[in-house]
Amino acid sequence: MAKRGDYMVSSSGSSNGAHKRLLPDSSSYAQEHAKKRVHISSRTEYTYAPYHDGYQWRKYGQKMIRGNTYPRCYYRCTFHQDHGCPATKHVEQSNSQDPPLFRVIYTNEHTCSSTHVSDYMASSIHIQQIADASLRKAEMEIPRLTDCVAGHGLVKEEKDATVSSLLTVINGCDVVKSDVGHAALQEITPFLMDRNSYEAIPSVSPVQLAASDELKTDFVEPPESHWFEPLDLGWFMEYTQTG
DNA sequence: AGAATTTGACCCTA
DNA sequence: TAGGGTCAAATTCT
Repeated sequence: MAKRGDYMVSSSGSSNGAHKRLLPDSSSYAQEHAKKRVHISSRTEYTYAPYHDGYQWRKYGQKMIRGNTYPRCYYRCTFHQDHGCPATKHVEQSNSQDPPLFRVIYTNEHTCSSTHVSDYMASSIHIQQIADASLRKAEMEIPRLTDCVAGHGLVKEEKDATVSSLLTVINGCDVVKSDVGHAALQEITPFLMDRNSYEAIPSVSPVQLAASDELKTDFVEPPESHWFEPLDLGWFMEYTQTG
């Protein structure tokens, strides 16, 4: 990585002249880019909690991608500078459901001795609770929808299809479904009731979903699209507090 | 004040 | 040449 001292000042093309851009020496810059093209590994995951994957990330860019409804956010490992950790990830919202599902593309493995905690049980329980909350919320919304369109035929099949779609997602989650898991869930629930304590939960792994087209098309797109901040789990906190 | 994020320009690849 | 990925100054947050 070129250091600040390696850069030359050049005009950015901006008309006000106040915005100068530092450009690297061209040869070192080309070498750096050549290195970046060699990706060690890459994988895609779908998750409701794109930020809470046990690692610390720093956002370094955001961009609207052609054809996408939502922007793509670029993150790299917090220890990129300190330890030269090459891990990066791109996060983009893949639908406008509530909760929204995010597509996360991980590139390169962590080489830092980062903060990842493999507390699988805690992660799974947490994910299970999010999934359960999602389903219960959907089940509450559906009768309301039925009332709205009474006489206009929101038929049982549509309700079933919606629930089926949610179950497809939830069943795709690599979560704890045992009684043990639920018992442990009871124990951590008080923590989840407090937003500040929630932030202190050490590790939440991504929900492991098949990155298939079937999964994506199984969602029913609502008429309006809303973009959710990847960190926003407000809906979940509200739900756990009210019911 | 230092850390983190936002933003818009630049560079590279296809 | 368009689009995606990255950089770094400016801005916001803690």
